[in-house]
Amino acid sequence: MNIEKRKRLEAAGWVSGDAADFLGMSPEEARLLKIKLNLAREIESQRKKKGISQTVLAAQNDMKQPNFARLKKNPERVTMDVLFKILLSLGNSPKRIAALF
Amino acid sequence: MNIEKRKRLEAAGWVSGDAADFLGMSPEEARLLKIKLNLAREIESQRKKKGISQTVLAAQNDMKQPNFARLKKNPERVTMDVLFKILLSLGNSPKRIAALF
DNA sequence: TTATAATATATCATTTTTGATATAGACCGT
DNA sequence: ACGGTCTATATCAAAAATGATATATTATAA
Repeated sequence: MNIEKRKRLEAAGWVSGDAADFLGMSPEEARLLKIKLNLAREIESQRKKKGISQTVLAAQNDMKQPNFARLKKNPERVTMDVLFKILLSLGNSPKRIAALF
Repeated sequence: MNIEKRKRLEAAGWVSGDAADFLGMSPEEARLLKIKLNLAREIESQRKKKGISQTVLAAQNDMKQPNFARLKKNPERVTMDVLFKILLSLGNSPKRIAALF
């Protein structure tokens, strides 16, 4: 999302995660955000299922734990690229990932 | 792709688009790149089919033509996010996009 | 051929994402 | 309560993506 737009929304009491996230977004952007949320949730779900820590999964993807944690809280500020890469590293096929759309 | 890595490769005679693109990339990164290539090709294909110019399609996505042209030549330097958004704007459903993986 | 539109390439500024670090809080087991 | 691990949050630096502009090349129609 555009940073200026976000700042305006935040000044108006907007909080990341609200339904108001979608204010000012194009339908395409809103759709993309929903998908990102799905992917991020799936990553956490699979990680827990496997019983590995954020630290370990992050390391497997050349990331540090705090940066990994970020995609859980703020998936809208993460590119699909990293979500995709992490899901692949968890063993998901592109088809399986596509099913999350 | 990492910019330093690319610089090293280019210094060694590497050219964007080569099979050598994959040198030094993780399997996940290579897979992601292939998918991006598919998406970029599909965008151009659909654009031509519709008979609209790069300038117009770019404008519909709040882009300028030269930046649009970039994703055709260097999809590895474009996030999935923009490829995705453009495909949505062309009327593709997420499922349809997923089928390109 | 010339004019016009379309596409490609190059470059630099700007914005955004990502990396890195420090640190706080939560949640155990002992 | 203490020590350890895991997770969350904040912040700043670094890297990368994107925006914007100028201009070159190519294609096409008159």
